Amino acid sequence: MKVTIKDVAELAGVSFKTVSRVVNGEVGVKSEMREKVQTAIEKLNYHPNLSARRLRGKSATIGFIYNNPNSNYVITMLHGILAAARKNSYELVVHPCENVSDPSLVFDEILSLTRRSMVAGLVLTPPISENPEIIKKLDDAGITFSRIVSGSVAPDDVQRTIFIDDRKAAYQITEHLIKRNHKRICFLNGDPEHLSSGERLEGYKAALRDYDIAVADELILDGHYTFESGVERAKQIMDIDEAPTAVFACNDEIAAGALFAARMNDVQVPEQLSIVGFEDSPFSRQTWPSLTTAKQPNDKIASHATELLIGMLEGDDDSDSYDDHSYLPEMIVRESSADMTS
Amino acid sequence: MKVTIKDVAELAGVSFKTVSRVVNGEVGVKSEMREKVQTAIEKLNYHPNLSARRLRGKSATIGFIYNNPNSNYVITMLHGILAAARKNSYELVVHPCENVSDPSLVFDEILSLTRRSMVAGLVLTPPISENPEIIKKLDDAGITFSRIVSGSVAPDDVQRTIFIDDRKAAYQITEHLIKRNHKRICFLNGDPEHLSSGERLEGYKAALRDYDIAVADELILDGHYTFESGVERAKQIMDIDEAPTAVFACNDEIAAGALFAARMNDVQVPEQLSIVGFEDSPFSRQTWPSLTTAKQPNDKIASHATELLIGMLEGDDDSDSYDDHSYLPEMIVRESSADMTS
DNA sequence: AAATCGGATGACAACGTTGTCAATTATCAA
DNA sequence: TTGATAATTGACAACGTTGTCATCCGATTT
Repeated sequence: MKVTIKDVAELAGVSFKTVSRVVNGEVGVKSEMREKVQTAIEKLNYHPNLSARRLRGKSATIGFIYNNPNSNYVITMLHGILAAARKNSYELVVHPCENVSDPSLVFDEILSLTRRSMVAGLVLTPPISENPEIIKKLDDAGITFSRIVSGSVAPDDVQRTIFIDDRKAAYQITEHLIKRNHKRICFLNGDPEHLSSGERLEGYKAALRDYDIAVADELILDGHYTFESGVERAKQIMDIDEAPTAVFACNDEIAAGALFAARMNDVQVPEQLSIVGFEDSPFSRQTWPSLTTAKQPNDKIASHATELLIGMLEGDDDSDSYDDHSYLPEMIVRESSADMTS
Repeated sequence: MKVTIKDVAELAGVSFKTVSRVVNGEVGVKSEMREKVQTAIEKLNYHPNLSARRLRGKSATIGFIYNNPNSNYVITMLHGILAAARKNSYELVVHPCENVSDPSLVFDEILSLTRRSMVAGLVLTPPISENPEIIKKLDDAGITFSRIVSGSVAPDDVQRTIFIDDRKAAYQITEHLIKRNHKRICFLNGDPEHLSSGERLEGYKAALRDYDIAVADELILDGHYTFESGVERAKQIMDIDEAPTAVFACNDEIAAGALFAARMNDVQVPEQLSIVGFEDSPFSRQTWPSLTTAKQPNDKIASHATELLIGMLEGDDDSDSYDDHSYLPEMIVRESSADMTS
C-alpha cells in the first residue's frame, strides 16, 4: 500500500537509483528513461518519504515561530510558508510562542523546539523577528533563520530578511488624506514592540512635513494593535478642542475600534471624520463604512521568506542575490475616507 | 556534534540496542545497566533522531487536515491540537486542503500526506470530518483519526468522535428570541455541506414548534457561512410583506452581514430587528451592536479530539471510555437582541 | 578492428533507529 | 552439581532514501 522508490523502479523497469535521479532532477539520465520513470511516478502517485530523506541528511524541517494574536495574519503567513515548504519538500513545524514579554524565555522555547523536532531553520515574523535580543541569541546559537520585518531601508542582513516598507505606505495613506483637504489628522499607534508602528508613524510625519502641516503631539496617541485600543483612543481624541477631521489607525483593528467609537459619539464617518486603517484584514471591507487601508501580500511575503531560508539551508549562494526583498503595501481606497469640505 | 545512540552505547559500554531499550522504557533491563546508560545519555545530551524513528515506523506525528476559510476557527483549533500534541510529545503536521468540492481528491491529498510525512493519525474538523465519503475511504484505507462533528445524538463511532450539540444550542437561542416576544424569526442558513447548518436549523424549528409558532418556509433561507451571504439574504427578507422581527444567523459572519444590510436599509438593531449569531468569533463583540451568539470552546474541543486520537494510537482502550464526548455551545447574550414590544 | 573514452545505469553502503531472534548469563529445581 | 528455564543482552536486518563507485554500452579515435 505504501509506494516507495522501489515500487516505481519496478514498474518503470529501472533500478531504484535511477528513479532517485529523476526525482531529484539530476543530470545524466536519458530522456527516454526519465519519461518512463515520470509516468510510473504519476501512475503510482509516488511521493518521496521525507523521514528517509532527512535521515540521509538531505532534506529537513522548517519551524514557523510566531507570537501574534491576529489569527488572520498568522493563517495567511502559515499558508504562504506551507506553500513554499511543500514546493521544496520541506516539512513544517508550527510553534506559537507564549512568553513574548521575556526575550530569553522565547529563545529557550525556540531552542528546545529546534532540538526536539530537528528543525533546520526558522521563519520569523514580527514581533519576534524584530527583537534584537532574540536575533542576537539565535545568531550566537548558530541557528539559521529568515525573517520578515518592517523597515524603510535595506537592513544589513538583507540576504535573510524581507522588509516591508510600512513607512512609504503610511506616507501614501497620509498623503491621500491630505489631498482630501484634511489638516488635523490623528495617528493612533500600535504596539511599541512592533517596528511597524514606528515606521508607520514616521511615514505619517514625513507626509505632514512635506505638505507643510505641523506635527501636533496631541494628535499622536500610543496604543496597541487592538480593537479596544482603537475605541479608547478614538474616544479621547473626540474630546480635543479642535477635533481632528481624520484618523490614521495603525491597523484595521484599531480603525474598527475608532469606527465603533465614532458611532457611539454620533460622529458620521466619513462625512465628519475620515478613518483609515492598515493591513487589509478581511473584515476591513465588512465594516460600515468599509475601510480605506493598505494591503500587504502576506502570503507572498511568507513564501518569499521561506524560499530565502531554504536557499540558505541548501547553500545556494547565488540563488537569490538579485531579488528585491522589499515589499510596499498597496493603498486601497474604500468608503471610510472622504473629502473634508468644511 | 551529532550524538547518536551508538555514541551513548560506547560511553556506557553496552550495545546500542540496550540504549534503545532504556530510551524507550522497555522492561527487562537491569537497573545497573539502566543507570549507566542514563548517565551517559545525560552526559552527551542525547536526543533520539525522530527521522530515524519515523522511518522505522514509530511515528509520533499527527496530522491536522482542514478546509475552512474561517481563520479564527482554524487557529483556535490548531492551538488546541498543538497543546495536546506537545503534552504527549507528538509532532504536528498541518495541512490545509484545497479541493474540498471533490471528496476523492481530498482523500488523495490526505493519503499522500500520511504517506509522505509518516503521519500516524489525523484530527479532522468540519466539513471534512462530516463527509461520509471521505470518512469511508479513510476507514477503508485503515487510517486512524479522530473527528469533530456537529450532532445532537451520540454518533455510532463515539470513541473517536467529539460531537457538538448545535441543535440544542440553536434551540436555546431561538427560545431566547421567542421569550422576547418574537414571532416571526428568520433563519439564515450556512453551507449545506456542514452538518452544523442542518443541526442549527433543526434546533430552530424544534423551538418554534414547542412554542406553537408556525414554521414558515419563506423565513428560512439557504446560504453560506459568509458575510456576503448574510448581506444578500438579509436584504431579501426585508422585502417580505410581513417583515420578520428577528434574524437567527447560522454563524457570526452571516449575522455581521445581516447587521450590515439592516444598516443599509435604515433598520435599527435591535429596536426594529434582533439579530443573533453563532460561534462567538472575536469580532462578534466588536460589531455595533455587539452580537448575541453561542460560544463553542473550540480549543478545548480540539485538545479533546487530539487526546482521543493519541489514545487510539497508543491503544489505551480504557483511557477515555467514560468521558463525555459532547459539547454544548453556551449562549452569550449581548446587544443585538432585544424585546419586541410592538 | 581494436582500444579508448564518456555517458548512462546499477549494486551496494550508509544514515539512526527499532524489531527479531540468537546468544549469553543468572536462577532455580532435582 | 547438573540440567533446565528464565532473564538479560547483543548481532543483525530493515525502514526509504542518497552518495559512491563499479559496470555496461555505444561512440570515437587510432
